[in-house]
Formats: sequence, C-alpha cells, structure tokens
Amino acid sequence: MVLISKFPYSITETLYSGQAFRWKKLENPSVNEGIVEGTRIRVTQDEEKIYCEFGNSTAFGEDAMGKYLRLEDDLSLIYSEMSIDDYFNQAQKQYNGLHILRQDPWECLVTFICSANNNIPRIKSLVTAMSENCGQKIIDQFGEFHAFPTPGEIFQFGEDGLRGIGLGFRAKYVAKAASMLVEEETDLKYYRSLSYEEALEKLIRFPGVGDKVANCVLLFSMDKLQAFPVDVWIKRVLRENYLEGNSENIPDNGLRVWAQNHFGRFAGYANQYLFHKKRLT
DNA sequence: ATCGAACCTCCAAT
DNA sequence: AATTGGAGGTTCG
Repeated sequence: MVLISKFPYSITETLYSGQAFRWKKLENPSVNEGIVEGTRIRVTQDEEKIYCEFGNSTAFGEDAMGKYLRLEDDLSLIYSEMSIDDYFNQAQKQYNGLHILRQDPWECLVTFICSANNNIPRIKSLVTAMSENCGQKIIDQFGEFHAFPTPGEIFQFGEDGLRGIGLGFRAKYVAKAASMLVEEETDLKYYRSLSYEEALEKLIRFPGVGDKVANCVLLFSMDKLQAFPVDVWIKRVLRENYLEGNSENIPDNGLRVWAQNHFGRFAGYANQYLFHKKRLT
C-alpha cells in the first residue's frame, strides 16, 4: 500500500525519535517493522512515497496508517510558527520531516510510565516483555507476534507478574493504572475529546504519572500538539539556549508553561525537534 | 508549598 | 572481578 505525503515526511526520524517503542529495522535496514493496534506493519520510504505492507488484513489499514503517521500535519505551517530563532532552525533543517505520531493512548501511557528513570533500550525491552507475556498472540504472513496488552490483560497479569519481567517500582503504577481503567470502564481514547487542561488533570490522577509523562501521552497519543514534556534534555536546551541566567529555580511545570507561551500552539513539535537534536549531540 | 532522597533493574564505566 | 553511578521521572517524607 502506498501513501503520499503532501508535506515533508521522514519515516526514519519519526519512528526512531523516542516517541514510539515497538519499531525496529529489519535485516534490510531500509525496512522498518512495527506493531500498531495489533497489526504488524512494514514500512519503507523513497523520495516521494511511503510504502506500507500489513502482516494481515484487519481494521487497521490505509486510513488508520495515515492517522497514525499524522500525515495531515502541515510541517511548513508548523515550522513557520516557530522558526524565529537559530537553534530551532538548525534542528528543523537537521531533522526535516520529523513528525509527531498519533499512538494508542493506553500503550502510550504505559510506555511512558515505564520511561521513569530508564533508558530507551530498556523501555523497548519492557514493552516487548509485557506484550509477549500477556498480550494477545497473533499469527500473520510473517510469523507470530504479540499485540500490546489491553488494560484487562495487564490487570490479570498483575503487579507481581510485571515485577517479574523487570518493571521494578513501575510495576505497581502500571498495575494500578490498569485496574483503574478496568474498574471505571474507561477507554483512554475518550480523553482525546477533552481540552488539554482537562485531559492533563485526568492523566495526573494515575500513579506514576506526573507533568512530564502526562504531556508525553497528550502529545503522542491525544492530539494535543501544545503539550510540552519537560525532561532533563529539554531542561538543558531551554537553559542553554532560551532562558536567562537563574532558571535553576523554576519548577518543571513552570518551564513547561513558559515554553508553551514561547512556542505557541505547536509547542509539542518544537519540543520534539529540540529534544531530538540535544539527545543526538 | 517546596526540596531532596529513594525507588527496581540493567549495564557501562571504574 | 566487584562496585558504583546513572538512565527521557514520580512519590514520599
């Protein structure tokens, strides 16, 4: 299946920019394989087109893929609202075509709870372990794989199960989040229809979710492009390039609000570029 | 309200 | 070879 982006799009920068954790390069490194919404997908890209091959035919098809990739985001417009400084301009040129993804909110929540005090390879291995231990096993034309587990499946697997596969102190948080959703019979996708502030407030209620993780979930899965996760890397960028001397004593959510005012309604896009640049330097 | 320490686990660097 | 420090944060005191 072929997708055409009207705007610059870089599949590689997007899939490996630290927002999604179930993508990998195959032996032929131009092929990227990932699992999205229980479907295995292989993606390649040339100058003008994005090629997708699905492991099996499900509800997840062309339309869903376009949404996942956020093909509709007009990067030229987004850049133009922010490219008022040298540092962002540099990042933008370096990673031209990097998009925010629209992921599943539940998977996104769990993976970013797992990101606390962790590094990317370990987050990936935890996501894989959770899937293989309690996610649904699926067979497709390429073989077998495991979908990311539902809240019910995680709930059933339990805190001890999660601890057993290496979640550590995060096991309690993930288990509790799952039980809350099962208990309340809520689908996190519903948060997409809320305002940024409302959804933020609701997300913070989950254990293991503070301002940073909540903003990641809002940005990468809930269509809130003004969300601005403040982590150690972004703090460094802001201090080194955007803020005056004594910014040390500004709390994280203070920095977040400052950045949202500074970068505007697409602040989350600025965040992703600045983060990516800082992380790879 | 604000601030530092503690938290599971895995590894890379002593 | 054993030990320490740190990793995209949050919670608890």
